[in-house]
Amino acid sequence: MARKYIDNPNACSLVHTMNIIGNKWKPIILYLLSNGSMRFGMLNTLIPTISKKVLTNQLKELENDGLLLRQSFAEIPPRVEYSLTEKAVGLLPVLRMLSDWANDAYPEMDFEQCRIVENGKSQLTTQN
Amino acid sequence: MARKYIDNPNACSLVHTMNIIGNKWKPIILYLLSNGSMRFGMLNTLIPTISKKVLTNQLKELENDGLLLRQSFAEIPPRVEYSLTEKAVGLLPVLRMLSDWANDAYPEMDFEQCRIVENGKSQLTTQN
DNA sequence: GCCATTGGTTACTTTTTAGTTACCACTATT
DNA sequence: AATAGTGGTAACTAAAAAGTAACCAATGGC
Repeated sequence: MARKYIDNPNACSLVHTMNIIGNKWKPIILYLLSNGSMRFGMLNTLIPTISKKVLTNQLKELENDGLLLRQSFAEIPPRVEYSLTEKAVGLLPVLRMLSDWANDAYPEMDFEQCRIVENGKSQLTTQN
Repeated sequence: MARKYIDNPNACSLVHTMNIIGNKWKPIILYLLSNGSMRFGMLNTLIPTISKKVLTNQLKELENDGLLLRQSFAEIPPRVEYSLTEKAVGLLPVLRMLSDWANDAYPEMDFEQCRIVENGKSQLTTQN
């Protein structure tokens, strides 16, 4: 009788973390906010290949998971600022390690610039 | 004239790491192999909700990215053992941090058992 | 001679995720 | 009076990922 679940606590919390941040855009959103709050439009400029719809969506999910604070100002034109919560700040050293690991494990690669392309992968622009 | 790429080295290596391990199954596969090599069937037993097709696929991608070593033995029935490469071993502390973060950030949750369900999210079995 | 076993593959369908385009509200500027 | 600027939303389409079921090859055991 096969089990239908994973019964390892470390594996489960790992799975949980990946459910929250383990996709194409979220780590980079968190990383970009690590130096302070930022407006929606600025995020969209710094991640030029994301669509507004998807950016909105990712920001909403991060907010729901308690990683982002959204502040909307009653101005015209509207201004909305996103910033990291304490939870998210606790994740920054881990994001740093993830990025360090890539530099370490793939020393032949040049990570100066990259393009996040359609199929969910990224392209280093120096590889063109 | 908007840029069409991300020109931050830390962001790019982060994106690269997430391209390699940032999905539903890969971190858990790596975690399960952290104590030594394991056969295909055992992985499939320990991750009961993954399909053979997807498991095969994930293992292939991890092998291509240099994280797994695949050893096939000429026996009948066939035996194939998967183990971590040095690259992947370097990732283990990071995986540990990712799992620690979840325990820390969501102390109210019980990560004893979980089920990875259809829509890409996980369910804690104690929440049923 | 038939069945079980392992580690897949193939073809097909379903689900999920992402992209596109058009639109809105409100004000300031030209 | 038209236009630009911001932070979205809605409806629709396309693409990617995942699931399902059937099949295979070779040997050992019954």
